[in-house]
Amino acid sequence: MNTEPLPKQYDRAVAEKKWRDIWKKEKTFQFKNNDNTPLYIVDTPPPYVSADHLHAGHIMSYAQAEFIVRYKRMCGFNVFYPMGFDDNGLPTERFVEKKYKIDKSKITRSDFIKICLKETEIGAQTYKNLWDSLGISVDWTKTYSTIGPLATKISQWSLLDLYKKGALYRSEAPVLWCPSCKTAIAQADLEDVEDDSKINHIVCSSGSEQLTIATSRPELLPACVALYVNPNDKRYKHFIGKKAVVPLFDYEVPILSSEKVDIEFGTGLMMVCTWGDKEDLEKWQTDKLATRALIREDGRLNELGGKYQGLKIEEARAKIISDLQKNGFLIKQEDISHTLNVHERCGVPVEFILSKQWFIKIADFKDKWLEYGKKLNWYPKTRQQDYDLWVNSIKWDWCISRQRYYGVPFPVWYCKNCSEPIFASEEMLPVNPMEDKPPVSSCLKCGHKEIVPENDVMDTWATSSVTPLIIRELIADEKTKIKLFPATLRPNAFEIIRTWDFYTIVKSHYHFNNLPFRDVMISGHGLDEHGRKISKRLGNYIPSEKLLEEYGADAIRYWATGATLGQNLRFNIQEIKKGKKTTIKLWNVARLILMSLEDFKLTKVSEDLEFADCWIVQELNQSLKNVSMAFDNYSYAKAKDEIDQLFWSKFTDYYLEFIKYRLAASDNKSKKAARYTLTKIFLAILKMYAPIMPFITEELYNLIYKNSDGEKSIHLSDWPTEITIKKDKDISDFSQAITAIDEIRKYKSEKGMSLGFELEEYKLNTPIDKDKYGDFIKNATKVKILM
RNA sequence: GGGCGCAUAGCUCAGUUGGUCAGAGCGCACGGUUCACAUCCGUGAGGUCAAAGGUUCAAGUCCUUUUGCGCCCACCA
Repeated sequence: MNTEPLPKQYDRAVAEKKWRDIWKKEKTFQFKNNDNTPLYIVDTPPPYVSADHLHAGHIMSYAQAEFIVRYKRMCGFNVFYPMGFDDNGLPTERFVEKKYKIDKSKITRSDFIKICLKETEIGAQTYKNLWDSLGISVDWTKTYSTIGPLATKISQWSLLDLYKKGALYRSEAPVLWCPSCKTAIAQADLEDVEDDSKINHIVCSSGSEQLTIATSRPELLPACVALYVNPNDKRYKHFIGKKAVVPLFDYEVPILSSEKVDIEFGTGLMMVCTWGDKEDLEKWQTDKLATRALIREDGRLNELGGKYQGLKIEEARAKIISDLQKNGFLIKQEDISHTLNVHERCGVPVEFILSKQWFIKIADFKDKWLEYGKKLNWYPKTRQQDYDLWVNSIKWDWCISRQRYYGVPFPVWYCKNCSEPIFASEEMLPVNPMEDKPPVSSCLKCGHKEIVPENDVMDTWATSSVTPLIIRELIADEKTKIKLFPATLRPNAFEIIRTWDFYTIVKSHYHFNNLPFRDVMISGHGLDEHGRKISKRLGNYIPSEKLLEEYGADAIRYWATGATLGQNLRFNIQEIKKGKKTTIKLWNVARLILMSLEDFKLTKVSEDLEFADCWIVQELNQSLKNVSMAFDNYSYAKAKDEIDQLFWSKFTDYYLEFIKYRLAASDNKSKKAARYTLTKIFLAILKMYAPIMPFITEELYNLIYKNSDGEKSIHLSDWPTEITIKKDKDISDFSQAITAIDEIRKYKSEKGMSLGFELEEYKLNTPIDKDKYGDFIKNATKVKILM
């Protein structure tokens, strides 16, 4: 045991840098293949590298999973903690387009991909630097990129396997389409947005009579294929089966009936188009309506739009309204507020467009998905509802093809003649059909020789949904690899339950009939101090580098520990300061300990413990139990509270004050027992704080305990166990002694005396066993005579 | 419109199965400390636990209703 005195101040910046370097050099957190140790596998969310403004929220979300990782490592698990970077897909493309002001029609596909790759490298490095500063104990020799060859290979294999199993199909159908990103998207990519709009009342004629339709989307008039009325609506009953003329466009559409038309809504007359919304789609399918597809892939009107052809949706709307008005068709406008489905990546309202896409079957197996959801361990339990709610609201199969550039290519070619898909063989993966040769020279179905590649790329989630498979491929050893699936823990924020978690479950089901992970730990978001979302636009955040520089990793991690599972956490500078104070306090306790140790040697003897010693041991044992239980349930916030209480209130405020007189005494049994207890308890406290504040605890462990505890890193040392003591001392009434000490402290405080002031005599009101605790109380409070 | 969550001291939040739960930290006031403490310690003030009703011997803690906030879903004619 080291007993060199410590410098007066803890140099946080130096210590954190030192330990980062040592951990790196010593490969402290590197995964070791080991047959005997139980595994703990973390399937960490690969961050989108397209974030150039890292803040407390980013720190929080990754620190939270890391508390658990460090705890599990100390508990003896062989922790597998790789890190990925999600660098493919739409988010990255949009980021690059925006940053470099790129018009994708004026750049080649390969040039664009080059810029994306370059940008993702920068982004990955930014994240890596942050995680490194934070002390995220990832095994940096085990990383992957979702655009890299490994992820590409696994994602492509996944599709081949799904196709074999009949879960993947290609079909031409109306799909959700983002006119801004110019690609098909999936239902999970939708977001709701409140929108103020107008309902336009438009007259049209049916024979000699006039009808009024109400629509918020008059630009879809040239796509109108039918009008619907409720069969019970007396006003319109006689129109059923007749025809109406579409104003401005002068063509006839049938008037049909449907119970689903709300008599009260609008004018009670519904205009059905190709395809304005889900209702249109449904009517089109069930009633086999004509098709008048109007919206082009770029969100402009096609030739059906007549003189409005080529206009953007909003432009066409304005122009058509104005023309309706001019011609006397528009009789009224009403303000309405409704929710629009927009694409979550760009906020642009989505359209339905007829298109040929690849789909994974999900809509018909809701029961299956719900069953898996039930089998998962959700932390917190209540977040399972988010999952269930999503599954129940699924309407369509998962569209996984994207008409974009920067993503994993489909391992598919087509026969130019009969469109038969030709899949790559497994040995060919990873494959890029746009560059690589197809596995056959002619179509197996029709014998045609012209084979063309698939140009689409996969939905970014098509790759993310196989991360549990990707991470196990990072290990070469076959025997170990097989044990790395399913993962133990999937930590992620609640908004990607319906995407990342759900899709991963779907894939895992099709591939292995198994859950992809055992536990899901759901975190919330970091908010600003007022509870608002942190955003670049609002500028309501301190950049992460600045935070780290000013307060240090331990202090910020301390704040992040405060989040309740599944709940958002407000930024709170006071908590960060409290964290910093905790590191300083730990440092000072270490100084006190080392000052009083001199040539003391830690022994295993514990028979001479006194009442106060037994008391703090008992408190420690109780806290230890609570802390372990909290960590086991992923309740790091509760764990932190518990350790704080033990350390600040019980250990420093009471115990250290209780034993100062014994430490100052000349060498004797009592001093030895105090030193023994002091060092034992402090070691346990350091270890309990270690998952939360890895730097200060590592520093002090190495300064004091390295030789006696026997590990080169506290993070590789064992989680503390209960301290056993001989049961010859009954301390069940020790709280009375504490009450008595409180009473004397209060007396001194009220009299304006210092707590160290020596009182000649004091008349105690608290009833205590004077024979038992009298001497202790007198010594601990500096009272000569206790009455 | 449907579902879920939240509402506890000035601020940020803890409060397992109903009975020392009315708490912590920060902030504030007063005092003391500088031989562990870029401080720290002690003491203190502050809340009818959103509102109303109910169940119970007993309710922040269970039930009903109301209000406010947040999230998700639906309606988009």
